[in-house]
This record gives sequence, structure tokens and C-alpha cells, in this order.
Amino acid sequence: MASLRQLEYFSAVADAGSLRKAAQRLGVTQPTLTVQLRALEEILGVVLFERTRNATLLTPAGRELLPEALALLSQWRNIVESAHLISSHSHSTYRLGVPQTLGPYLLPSLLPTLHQRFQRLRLHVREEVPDMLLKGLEEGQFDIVIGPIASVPDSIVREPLFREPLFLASPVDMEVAPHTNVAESDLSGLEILAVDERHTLRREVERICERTGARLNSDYEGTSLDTLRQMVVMGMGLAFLPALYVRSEIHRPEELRVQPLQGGKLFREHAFLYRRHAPSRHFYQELQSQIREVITRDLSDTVIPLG
Amino acid sequence: MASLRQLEYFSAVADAGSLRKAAQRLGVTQPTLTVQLRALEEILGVVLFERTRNATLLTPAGRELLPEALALLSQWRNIVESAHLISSHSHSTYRLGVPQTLGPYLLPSLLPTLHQRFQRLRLHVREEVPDMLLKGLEEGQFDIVIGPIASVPDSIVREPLFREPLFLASPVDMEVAPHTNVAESDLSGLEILAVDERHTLRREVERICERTGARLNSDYEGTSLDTLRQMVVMGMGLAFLPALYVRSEIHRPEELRVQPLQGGKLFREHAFLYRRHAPSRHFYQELQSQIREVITRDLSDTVIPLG
DNA sequence: CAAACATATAGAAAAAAACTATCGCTAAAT
DNA sequence: ATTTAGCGATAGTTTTTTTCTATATGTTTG
Repeated sequence: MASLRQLEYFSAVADAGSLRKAAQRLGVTQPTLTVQLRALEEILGVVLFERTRNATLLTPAGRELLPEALALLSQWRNIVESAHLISSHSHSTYRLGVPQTLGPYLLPSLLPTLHQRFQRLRLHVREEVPDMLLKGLEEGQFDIVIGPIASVPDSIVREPLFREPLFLASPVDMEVAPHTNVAESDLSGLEILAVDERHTLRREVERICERTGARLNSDYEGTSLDTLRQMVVMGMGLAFLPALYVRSEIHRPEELRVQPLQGGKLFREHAFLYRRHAPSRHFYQELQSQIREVITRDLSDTVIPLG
Repeated sequence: MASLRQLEYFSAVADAGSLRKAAQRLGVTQPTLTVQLRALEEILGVVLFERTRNATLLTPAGRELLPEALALLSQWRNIVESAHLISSHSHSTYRLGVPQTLGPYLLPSLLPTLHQRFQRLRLHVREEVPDMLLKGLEEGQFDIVIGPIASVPDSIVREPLFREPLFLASPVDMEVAPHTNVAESDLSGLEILAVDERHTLRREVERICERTGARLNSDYEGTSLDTLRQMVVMGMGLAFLPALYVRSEIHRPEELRVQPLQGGKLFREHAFLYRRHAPSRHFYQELQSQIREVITRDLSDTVIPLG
């Protein structure tokens, strides 16, 4: 196998038309070129140069291979150059994992600001169920994860981002509680819909159902908060919807009543996660602090910043 | 500067997801990869892999650079492959030099057969004045030359190819000699036209003019046999035209009378030339013998094969 | 808590690359 | 005709790079 250096020698000698001149230009001695060119010719199985007394000329074969060698060298320089660009970290593509119940309602607030701050940064967003987010992060399918993940192994850094209240959604023709705030006692015996078990959201809802005596309806096994909302509108039950979803998707009060819970005890907490030893961890920290800023600035009417 | 091997290591480790596995696959030991990858990372200024307990994963930067590295490796393999193709010699492009007074009339007979014999051979034909042909060959602008070159330095091999008679061309309304064959004595006092002094043809004509007492007219300074023919038709003088030109371009006997010279003493001789130490010299020999065959087979009614 | 399995490291050995000195050859200058 | 200058090739040595062996370090798993 040849080396890039040999190709440089090839190019330099072809250019200079003489081993000695090329050697001088390259800052090596002439025997080096003699030997290395012979080695390259050996590898390629082709004589590249015709050594005459006056000059060292390309053979027809050398003439044909030279442009290819030059192209390869130029491609190499490109690689080095883009590596140096990438080394600033904010010029890479990172794979971000988020749950389906958060991504569509959080990211539209985040991405424009991040894009503005890190012009050349690209985030490859993939939605996944929380368990899979953590697994995927550990196994390297994701570089960073934002989601409602409570506990992580040592190899993962978890930084709490914000607390997202859950709102009770009920049909307009049904009055759960007369006040704006719903008390936990109001829930007793009610029929509750929720997304499937793979979601943290489901577990939160299970807990409050147990506490209040509400009944968790298992008719729906899905992932879409939109579907859940439709089911509530159709009178199939009540549901707890996260604040960012409500903020972003509930615009018609005549269709659905959305009420906070008294005491603010019903919520989920989202964290920012990455592998502890990821080489880009410092950049992830920086990303994280930008995200915190955006949340505090633009979303603190909806969620409670943490950490 | 990195080596292609380091890029192979990069690719193999990315593929295997583990230094050990990759090392085994590559037939080297694991520390080799540790060291070489670190060196590559150093060169690129970028961390390519995240070394975890379970595996060695690409970093975002590594993920972006991998395709480029693979492309470079594939380009390298292409170079090696085309080099091996070219090494058969008949897959290259050779630069052939010929005089303007020969090329257009000889090559159409040669090239189809050569192309048939060496499918992937390409000849880059350039026309040049004989002196320049020899100079260009010595200096490497040409790889092979076919032309009327009589003597060459030691560094050039000259192989006589064929003898090409010259015919006397005269206007139909002027009778130089009553017979088919013109005797030298018939030429005395006649006005002769010729191409310019840089051509061997001119020198041949000068010689015969001196010998026979014909007068060489210097009104025309050009290179084109076609122009010379037109001038004869217009009655501006006589001219000596080479056999291959006559064979290929003189189709209208009512316009121009073309007569051989008695004794066959007026001719020019073409040779096949190449640099003695050219790495492809063996192929040139083979080319030459093919050319001889074609001449003997297709042109021996017009020229006299030599050598 | 040890076994298994990953990468990292240190130091020796091997291989490759580059250097110095010199040769042989040709071409141009004397 | 001989010398001289300039070219690439070669031999042998030195330096640098690469690879190896052996071992360390750390993490996960049973």
C-alpha cells in the first residue's frame, strides 16, 4: 500500500521535471525520490517516469495517472480542511432524540434560536419512546437526548431542564370542577385516557389515578397526543395533556376545556442527557446552556425551568 | 501527513465498532490501532471515535468524515486498478507526431487497423514540421514519430518504414514528356514549386532541381500540398507530389497530369522513431510491426516497404 | 468481588524512510 | 578531446515510524 507522501512526490517530480529540483522543492534529498518513486511504480505496476539525461519525463502511463493522483491529493486536503472546520464542534451534525410527546411542541421553540447561535450546526432529530431514548443514547444511536427520563446509569449525564405541568382536558359539555383549578378529589371515579405504557406520561397518569381513584381506560394504545385530544372531544373520557402540547395545539376553547390541577403536583420533568465521556461533551454543555436560556426566555409562562 | 493505511484503519474500526475486532480483521494487533488512530486524530485535529467500555463508536465528527475517507480509499483503489490496466501498454494514450505532408494521407490507412488490433489504445496525433518532430521527440512532447527523418542522435531509435516516390504534377495543357515516365533530362529549365524549407520534401526537390537544371520557384511559402496542387492547376509551375498524397487526393486526371519519374530515383523515406530508453519501447516495437504489416498489405501498390 | 472484556501505555523490535557519500553517464564548455 | 557540470542510481548508515509483546487500567457482569 502506498502513502500519500509518495503521491506528493509523484506530483512534485512530474511538475519539476527533475528529481533534484523536486527534491529541493520538497525539502528532501534526491535519493529519497529515486527510491520512493520506484516503490510507487512497483505498487502501481507501471513506470511513471522516463529518466533521461536531461530530465525526468512522464511516461504515457504516468501522464494518465497524474491527474488521478492530483485529484486524490486534493480530496485529502479537503478532508483535512473539513476536519478542521468540524473540530469547532458546532459544525457537525448531532443526533438528537426526543419523545413523540415532547419534540413537536418543544423543538419549534428551540431550533430557530440554536440555528441562529450555531449557524453551521445541524441537529438530526429522531422521535422515540423514552426507554428507547436512553437505550439508544447508551448504544450510540443518539448523541444527545431531551426527555422525561428520571434515572440514568453512571455513564450518562442527566441534567434536569424543566418541569412541565399536566393539564386536565375535558369535553366542554362536562363540568369536572366549577373552578379554574381542579382538586385531586374532583377526579375520583372519572374515566381517564392515556398514551401507551411505554411513555413516562402514562406512568404519571397511572400514579395520579391510583391516588385519586380515577379509572384508567385502556381502550387507547397509541402515542399521539392529538388522537388523545380527539377522543376527549368525542366524550370518550378525560386526559392529562402536557403543558407544551396545550400551549402549542389547543386553540379552540369551545371544543375542549383545559384546566390546571390544584397544587401543581401533576407534572413531568424533562432532562438533557448525553454520554459522560463523549468527546463532544463540552459542546453538549454549551448547547444545554443555550437551551436553558431559550426556555427561560420564551417558555417560562408554560414550564418551570430547573437546574 | 497521514497515510492511506491510517484511513483503512479508520474505516475498519468504524465498521467493526471495536479496536480488537478490527485489529483481528486487519491482521494487526490492537495497540497498533490505538496508536494509529490517535495519530490520525492528531493530524485531523478531530476526535473520530468515542471509546466506551462496550464499543468504539464514531463521534459526530467521525461520522461525517468517514464517507469522505471511504471515498478517498475507493479513489485510491481506482488508481491502482487503472494503473494495472495501463500497464498492459496498449491501454494508454500515446502522442504521435507526423509531418503535415504525410499524416492526412497515411494515417487513414493505419488507424483503423491499429484500433482494431489494440482496442483500448489511443493515439494523440499532432502534425508538425520534421525538424520539430525530432526535437519534440527528444524533449518528450512526442512519444513516437513517423516521418521523413534521415539521421537521429543516439538517444533516438530510427527504423525505416517505407520509401515514398514523388510524382511530377503538371497542368494537363502542358506536355512535359510524351511518355508515361518522365526522364530527368525533361526537367531542365522548368519552373518548380515546393513547400517551404522546413520540409524534407523541399530538400529533395532542391536536390533534383540542381541535378536537372530545373528552377525552383520561391513564390510559395507554405505547407499545404493541396495549395501546391491548386497552384499547378492554375499553371504557376510544376510540383513534385508524394505518392500517398497522389493516391489519396488526386482523383481528376482532367485537371492535373501526374507522372512518375524514370528510374524511380526521386522519393522520400519515412521512418518510425522513438526514444531508445522509453519505458514503453517494447510496445512501440510491437506498434511498429503492426504498422509494417498494414503498409505491406494495403499500401505496397503506392510505396515501397523498407526494413 | 472477581472474571471477562474493553482500550491505553511502555518499551523493544522490525520496517520504512531519509540521509550521506559516491558512482556512472551524458552533454555542454573549454 | 578533455574537462566539467548536472543528472539519476546505488550502497550503506541513521533516523523515524510502525508494529509488536506485555501489561496496566477501567467498567460491566455474574
